[in-house]
Amino acid sequence: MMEKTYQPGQIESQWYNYWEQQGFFKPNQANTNEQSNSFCIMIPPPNVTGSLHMGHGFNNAIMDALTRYHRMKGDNTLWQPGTDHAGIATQMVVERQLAQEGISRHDLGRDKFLEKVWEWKEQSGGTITRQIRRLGSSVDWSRERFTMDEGLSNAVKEAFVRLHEDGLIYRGKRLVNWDPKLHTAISDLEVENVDEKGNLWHFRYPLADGASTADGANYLVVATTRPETMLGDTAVAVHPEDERYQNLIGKFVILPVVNRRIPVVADDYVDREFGTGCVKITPAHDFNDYEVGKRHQLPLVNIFDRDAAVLAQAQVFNIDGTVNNDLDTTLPEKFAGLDRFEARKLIIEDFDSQGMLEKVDPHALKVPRGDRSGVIIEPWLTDQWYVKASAMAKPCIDVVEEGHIQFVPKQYENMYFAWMRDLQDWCISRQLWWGHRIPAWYDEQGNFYVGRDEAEVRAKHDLGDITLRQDDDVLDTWFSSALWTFSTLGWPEETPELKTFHPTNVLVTGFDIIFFWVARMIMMTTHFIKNEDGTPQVPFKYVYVHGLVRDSEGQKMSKSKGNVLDPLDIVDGIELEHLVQKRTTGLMQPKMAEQIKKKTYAEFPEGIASYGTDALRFTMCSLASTGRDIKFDMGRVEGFRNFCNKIWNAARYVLMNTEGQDVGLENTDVELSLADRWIISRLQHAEAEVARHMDQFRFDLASQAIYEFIWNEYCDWYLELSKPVLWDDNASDELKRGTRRTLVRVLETALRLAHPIMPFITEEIWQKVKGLAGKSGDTIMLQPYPVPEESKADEEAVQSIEWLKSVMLAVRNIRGEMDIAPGKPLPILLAHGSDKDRQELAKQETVLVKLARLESVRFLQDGEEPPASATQLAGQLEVLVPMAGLIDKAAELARLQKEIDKLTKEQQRLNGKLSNEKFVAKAPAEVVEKEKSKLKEAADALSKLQEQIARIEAL
RNA sequence: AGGACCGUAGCUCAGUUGGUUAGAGCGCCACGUUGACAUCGUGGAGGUCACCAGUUCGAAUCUGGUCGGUCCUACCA
Repeated sequence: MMEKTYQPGQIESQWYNYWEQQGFFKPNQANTNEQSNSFCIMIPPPNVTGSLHMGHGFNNAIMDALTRYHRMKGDNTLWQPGTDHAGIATQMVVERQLAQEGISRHDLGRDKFLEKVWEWKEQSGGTITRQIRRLGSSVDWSRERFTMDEGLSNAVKEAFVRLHEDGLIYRGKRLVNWDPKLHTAISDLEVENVDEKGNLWHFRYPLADGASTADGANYLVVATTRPETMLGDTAVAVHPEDERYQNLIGKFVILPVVNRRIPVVADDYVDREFGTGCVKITPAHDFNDYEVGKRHQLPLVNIFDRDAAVLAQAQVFNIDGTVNNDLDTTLPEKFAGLDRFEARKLIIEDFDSQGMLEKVDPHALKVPRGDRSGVIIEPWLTDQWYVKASAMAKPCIDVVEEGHIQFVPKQYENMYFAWMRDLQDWCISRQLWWGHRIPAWYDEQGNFYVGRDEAEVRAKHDLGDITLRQDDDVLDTWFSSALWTFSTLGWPEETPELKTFHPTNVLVTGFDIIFFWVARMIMMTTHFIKNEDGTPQVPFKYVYVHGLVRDSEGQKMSKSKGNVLDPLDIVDGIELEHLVQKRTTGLMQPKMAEQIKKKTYAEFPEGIASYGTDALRFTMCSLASTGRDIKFDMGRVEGFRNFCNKIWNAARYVLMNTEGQDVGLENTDVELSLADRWIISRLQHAEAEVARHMDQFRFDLASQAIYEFIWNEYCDWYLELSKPVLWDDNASDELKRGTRRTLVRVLETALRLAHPIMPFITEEIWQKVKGLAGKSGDTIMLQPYPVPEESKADEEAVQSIEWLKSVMLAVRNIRGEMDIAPGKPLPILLAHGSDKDRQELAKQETVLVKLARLESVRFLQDGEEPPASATQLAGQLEVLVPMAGLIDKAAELARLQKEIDKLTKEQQRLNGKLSNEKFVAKAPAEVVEKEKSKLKEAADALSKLQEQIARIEAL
């Protein structure tokens, strides 16, 4: 016996274990055959030591819906899971743990530290995969991968070596985004430009050699937001056409504080309108200045160490990276070792005390901050490894332009093209320990050799047994992620998996990661993987781009705001106190705790109820409309939890009426009622709709179609229509058999239809009804997905049931508005009916009487004067409920008047339209006809209602 | 500065190529438990589709502009 309400908790984990143990998630399951298409999704690998957030919940709901849909359709389906080593993030966590014991990674040394990281990975690495299981994701765990697995590490080495051989990886001394806290370079993408308030300091730089400006001053004024970098200035730039400074171009100024002679150069990078029109040029500490330096062959003066503190001695390079021995490297002693912001203060003081500080203006600026560390990024001159990305862009653009990869929604292609067309080289080396070590070795002279391992390098370059040292750096995490779709399938080996499943079909990901990941996957794949005809292969055919999951107020969910929701807390429920505790522990700013507590109390006064995975997944799918951000609404979850309960109870009803009874399995002599034929017809329609929407990635519309079919058609109407048959002692066995059979088979099909979105409840019920529906099998997840059959569409039945519904609606409306008890049997009369109406009544009178709770129903005879009645129109048909003792005259008049007002407006609108000659002349004939018939209907209805109102008034 | 997206019921959102009486869920109001479900049923109220102009016989839908919101990219010495 089924529980009276759906209890998801008891059911979900049980089925998941069963599916996993039976190996149902693996490719090539029962339903597939030789001709099957392959279907493959690679999971975007979450951080191995991370935990689930709402984005994962959303992501997984979509991917699993797609995976289960295609598996049921008979495709050879693989959804492959895995995790990412997440270089910086993971290393930071472990370093923080060490810091609590008062040790740094340097105290431990590289090997010991890495042991610690691996320990942490083993210890916490299972969390996220356990959580993914809880979401019902049907991934093939036997093929789970980790970006630092041996196989993937080999792929990384191979890719690096090949790219180097192809001249697409190089090492160079360049300005990079340096994180002075984490002591590593990061890529452009890892820098966030934050709006902050700052100042624009105006400094006087004295002119050398007695020169003076047009208005007679013996100095230039430069404006800067970063005074401290002036120690590294090697020029002052003005605009080539700036009249104010024409005579100074090619002259020199004396750089204050350090007393260096630096030239005044002309460069159209300078904006004449901004500041004073004079720009200090610091090629070693600013990206724009670096470019100016290149154009004017200026030396680079590096003044910072890796902490962004001032060096005792500057390091001076020529623009090509070679050491410059001409320039004095002395820096004023008092700055040595000072942090960049301390140095700034001192410099400003210096200028000020010498009367060289002209003015200070407040100035809003974008400050580059590391997305992990949050500290201000310093452009810094270092040796790094780069991928020559610009040389790889062409095929990446082509494959999208030619439609081999399609973005959904399409507008993201523009963003992608824009980025690809202006691609900067990608700095791939990181000064971290946790990651793939760069496969390059140095000899003692500093020459480097790239190879798969040390032995290969020695052999290839005939190095004998000279001392070699491997590069200390590791690769950007995204380098390994970029190989994800094919490295996980065995590349560089030519494995059967690679052949079968690559290119994969769909990548499901957030827009925020298009550049980080999507673009780079396309870059690597088109370079390394070729189709049989030699053209570049793509990593996936579709990119489904979704938005961010935000909280109910549209705020980004973040730990610091204390508004994060754990999807599993929605699945399992959580007590208020526990939720508050989760949200307030480990805060960066503990003082926020009180505020977070208050907000949480206000939003979830009762904590969060347990809604179950299916309700959560259904919510995610129905919120998944075209690529925009999602405001997460707990009300929706509740609504869909109720939907689960609705399905559950519909199943209870079906089982009560079919279990142990003749459902037409042996005796196939059945008669289908109009209702049976109708629901079967509607089912075909729903199947077509759902498939159409699934194929177009419209999970919101697919889930809506499922919801409407099950609730509004199957439950609201069909189950009700089945009652008069099943409870009618006079109904024939054939008819009852037909109804029972339809009841259970439509349910069984609807379960399959819904399974990709709600896997658990559908499995649980399916197991109970499969036999009754004449199905066998170990699981619903390997049953065929429903396919609509044209032959089952039944227009006649649809029209009949529509007729029945409209008459019932008319009766219900009168009952509702006239406050007549739902159970009170009514004697109703029908008037103005067509032959069709008479036929329908003849066919469906029994059902109508029972469902509408009628005492009687009949047509008025010709010439028969109707009694005083409440009236409602059902199309042309007039439904009369005699008033005797039931109906209040005033109320009925008001009700009729309301109808009349509505119709009058409609009539006026239509009249206006049809009396417009242009409309009649220009609109397509069918549209005109449609409007004409609408007008006629409105006029007919109006006259009937007016007659009626006159009759009532006369009482 | 360039670009993208958004503005539809109190709230969260649908509305495919212009032709509906503009829809759903939640919330709201009223009524209702005899046999699947109160996590329910029935009925109802609620919208100048941000604003302005244009194209069109016809605009929530197309075009241009205004206002408001979100985001991305670049840059601001």
